[in-house]
Parts: sequence; structure tokens; C-alpha cells
Amino acid sequence: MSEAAHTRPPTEGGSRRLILDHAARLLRGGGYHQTTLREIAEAVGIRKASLYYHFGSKEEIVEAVVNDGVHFVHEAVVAALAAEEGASPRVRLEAAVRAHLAALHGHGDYTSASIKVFTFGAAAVPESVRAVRRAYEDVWRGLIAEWQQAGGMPAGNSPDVLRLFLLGALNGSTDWYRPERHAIDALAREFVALLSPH
Amino acid sequence: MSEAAHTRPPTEGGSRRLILDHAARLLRGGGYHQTTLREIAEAVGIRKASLYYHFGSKEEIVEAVVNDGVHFVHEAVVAALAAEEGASPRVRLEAAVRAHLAALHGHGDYTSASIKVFTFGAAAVPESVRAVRRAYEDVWRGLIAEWQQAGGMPAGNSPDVLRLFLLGALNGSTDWYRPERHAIDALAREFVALLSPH
DNA sequence: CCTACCGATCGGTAGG
DNA sequence: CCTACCGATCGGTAGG
Repeated sequence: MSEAAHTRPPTEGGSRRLILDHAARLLRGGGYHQTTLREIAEAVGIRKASLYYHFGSKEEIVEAVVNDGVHFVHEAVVAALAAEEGASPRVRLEAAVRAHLAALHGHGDYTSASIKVFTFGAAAVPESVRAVRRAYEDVWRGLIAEWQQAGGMPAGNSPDVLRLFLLGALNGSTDWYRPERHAIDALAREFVALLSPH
Repeated sequence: MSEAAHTRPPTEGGSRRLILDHAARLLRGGGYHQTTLREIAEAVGIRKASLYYHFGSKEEIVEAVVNDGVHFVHEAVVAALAAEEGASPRVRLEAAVRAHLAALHGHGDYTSASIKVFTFGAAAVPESVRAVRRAYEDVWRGLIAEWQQAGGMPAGNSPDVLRLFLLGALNGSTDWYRPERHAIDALAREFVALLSPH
């Protein structure tokens, strides 16, 4: 079949995903301002101007990476929770922590880039990004409500503050986690043990 | 071994500190790459080239801000601990957490800039910055050792991992802390309560 | 502390 | 997906 290469997206998913893959890797390492469209284009093997065939602007590329990153962690945690349905809040909490850390450090480019860019860009966070994040935070709101109801939380503590500290601690691991020095399973176990000692 | 300059600093402290004050404020908001020497110069009220009379490069300015920021938190925590000498490990831990959060969000420009820039710059962290940070981390190593010795830590948990999670959670508050919504005292109390429920 | 200027690089556009 | 090009801006330097 003949190709309409210069007018329509030729291999729809392919190029777009390839661009995002490289963008995610570069954003993870350098953040928003250090990562340039030229770098991304060179990594992909095309010219910089060609990126504008697939995306409208640099921000659009970054936004896609960030959203995919949050979405990926979200899905992983939801799947882990589904696998532990009916288990105790403590087991479920540990499963969620483990899934979050695994998603963060396993397939890491998108998720790490997401944290890096988001933490950094205090200014103008697009609504799409906030929506994706809020959806993920809701998962933790639910989990922490379970935890509280089961008596896991000290009286007088705010569930919101717990969630903020908790996600901060987990996401902060992008600054110090080294695969050769830390095991995800152990980190998750230790983390939950801090919140509820045996 | 600073004290560069071909001639001698004219009004020694004044200008230099003024530059760093504005640099800290701008770095806090924008991070390393978004903050430009022109912005800093304009805020101070001088020409960009004049910055080179006081500092050798952009990196030198950023480095000074980061080090001052970490140093400030360090001093605040050490002072708080000195005031609670002989108190229980729990009380001392809460005092340290409170002092850390207060330093972070109170006089915030230097400390927030420090976290922002450091979290961001995965690449080349100057030795001076690492030294200042390591010195501060040692304070927490000591505190956590106390905590562990008093039986506050679950068996099988690593003090290093606790410290990393703990500082990550506290420093992550720069992303969500709002003075009108959170009280430092309450945050510190809740934080310690999470680690050792009443 | 200034004026004047530098090469390098940025995101983005024109037009095919 | 390309070549060619744009104005804007970057950190830094010359020379006073």
C-alpha cells in the first residue's frame, strides 16, 4: 500500500512513542530546561524541526511524558491492590508501597522524569497533569482511609498530612535509590514497619 | 579559599550578600537553569557583568546559596538539639524535625533554593556542597542512632534507609507546604507520631 | 562597578 | 520528515 508520509502520521504509534521514550530518558537526567529539543531529535535520529510534525511544542512533549509517568505508577499500584483485595490494610499498604517504588525505579524513565519535572516546575502545571496526579492521589486517599479505619493511624493525625509525607518520602527515593544497594522489597517492608512496628 | 577578585571587595559584605539574597529567591522559584545572571543582576540593581566583580561564575553564586541554605538548617537543628540536651530521644527527634521544617519554611529562600537546586542537579555536585550536606546528614545519623538505641526503631530496619526516607519526607514538604494551611508545630508532632504512636 | 560585545544555543517557523 | 533560517537569550569576556 502506498504511504502518505508527509501529510499524515505514517506509523502512528511508532515515531511518537520513540520520541517520548528518548524525551523521558533525557528529562529524567536533566529536567525541563536542561533538556533541549535538539538533544531529543538527535537521540531519535531526526532533525529538530521534525519533532513539530508529531508535537506542537516542547511543552506538549514534556506533558505527555509526565502524564504517562504518573499513569504508569497509578496502574501498577491499582493492579497491586487488586491482587491483595480483602487482605489486611497493612498488607495492602505494603503492596502499594512496593508497587510504587517498583514502578518508580523499574521502568523508571517516564516515572522519574515525571517527578523531576513536576517537582521542579512550581509555576505553570497544565490542567491535564494535575488531573492525572489527582486521580493517583485519590488511590492513596482511599488506602489511608482504610489504614485509619483499621486503627493504624495515631489519633490527632491528619490523613492528608500523612499522604503528603508518605508520597514525599517515596518519591524522594529517586534522589538516593541505587539498584545495587537497595532492594525494593526490603525498602517497602522497612517503610511500612516504620509506620506500624511489629 | 575564596576571596578571589583582582583588587579588593569594596563594601565587602554588603554587595555580596545582597546578590546572594536575590539569587536565593530566584533559584528557589526557578531552579538552576531557569535562573539567569541577568535576572539576578536586575534584581540587585546592577549590570550583569558586574556580578563577575564579586563572583567568578554562575556556578559560584549557586554554590554559595546552596551551601548557605544547608548550613542554615544545620545550625538551626543543632541549636534545637542543644536546647533539648538530656531529653528523651522522642522529644529530641521532634525538636529536630520541628527545627528542620521551621528553617525550611521560615527564612526559606536559601534553604528552599538549596533543595531545589540540589535535587535537580544530579550531575556535577561540587565537593564543597557535598561536604556541607554530609556534615548535616551526620547530625541525623547521630539522632537516629539515639532513636535506635532507645528502641524506637523496628528490628530489621536500616538506620540509613530511615534517614533517607525521613529527610525525603521533610524536604518534600517544599512541594506542598502552605503557611496558611499548615502549622510547623503540628506537622512536626504528627510526623514523629507516625514513627512512634502514643 | 560600567559599556560594549562575543560565540553558542535556545524554541520555533517557513516552505517544501 | 527535510533544509534553511529567525529573533531572543544565554554565560562570559575585554577593557576601562
